[in-house]
Amino acid sequence: MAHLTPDTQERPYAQTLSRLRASGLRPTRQRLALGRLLFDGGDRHVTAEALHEESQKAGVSVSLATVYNTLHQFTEAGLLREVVVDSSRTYFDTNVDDHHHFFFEDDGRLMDISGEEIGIERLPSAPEGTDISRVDVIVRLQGSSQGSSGDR
Amino acid sequence: MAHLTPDTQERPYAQTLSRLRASGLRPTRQRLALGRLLFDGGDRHVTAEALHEESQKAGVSVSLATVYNTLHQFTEAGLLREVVVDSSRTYFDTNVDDHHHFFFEDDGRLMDISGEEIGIERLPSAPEGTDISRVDVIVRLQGSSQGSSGDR
DNA sequence: ACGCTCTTTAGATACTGTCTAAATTATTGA
DNA sequence: TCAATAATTTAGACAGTATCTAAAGAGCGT
Repeated sequence: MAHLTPDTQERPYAQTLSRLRASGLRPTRQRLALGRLLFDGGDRHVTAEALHEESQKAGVSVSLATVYNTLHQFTEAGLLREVVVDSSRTYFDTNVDDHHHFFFEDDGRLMDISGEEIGIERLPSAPEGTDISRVDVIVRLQGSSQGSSGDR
Repeated sequence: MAHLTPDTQERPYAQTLSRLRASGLRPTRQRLALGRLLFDGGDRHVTAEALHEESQKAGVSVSLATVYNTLHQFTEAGLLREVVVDSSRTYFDTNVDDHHHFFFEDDGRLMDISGEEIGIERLPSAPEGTDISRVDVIVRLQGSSQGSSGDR
């Protein structure tokens, strides 16, 4: 996880910058800011609303439409992955490696399950004329806080 | 026609009726009609909108709000299962046994994968203080029409 | 049939996400 | 550097799914 290069500290946008270039996306103020929030500092699961709020709080003015556009462009470019676990919200995952998810139904949080931690046996073959684009495993959890009473 | 049991032909609501009673839900005209559409004739995957349209076409007047209410009540009663595969629509599955799904991304169709057809190895244990409520496996498919080349 | 309670309903409301057209910004070539 | 071109951002309108409200209707035990 945390192997930040010195670059990340001195030129905070270097990482995002190169990713944008590689994807043919112009490095705009908005994309750089969102990219930094997303990619600096480990794996994250965000919703559009949450990222929008976060950017406001970070003092960067980005419209909600741009947050949606950017998330989709990043996904298209393979920088993000969409995770469908809740029919009312779309989550985007900065971890694009082969992996699965725990979903805390109580508070809507997601947690990665690495690809090695879980295995699928006897996967049926795709029906005639179709190809498997991805296999998602979602482990739904209940009772997120361990204790019954106190929170935190 | 098909191989409906005598019961189903002579007392078409018998099946739904007993399910409703068992769940403590009053057998109203609306619930009986929706139950019949859902449970007579094999496993189905429906959205609220689709079921609403279907009931209109069948000549039964049921409001959309009631369709939503009923689907949720049936789910609560264990008669249906919610399937989350698409962040914009909620699907309800009349098959409540342990099983998984193929999802045809092109046209939004679902197809069951029986519990035996697929297996999960090395399922990680639930994090402290949580319990696994369910494990969903979704096999996403592309290219639904059998032909290879011509689309549409 | 009476009365209590559950159920249904139309319409309002909420919310996530997309679209539009105009303004802004990045890039390219001279 | 500057203007021309093309990509990007934006506010606000719009669309779709789902929930809420409160008032009218229907089932059920007595």
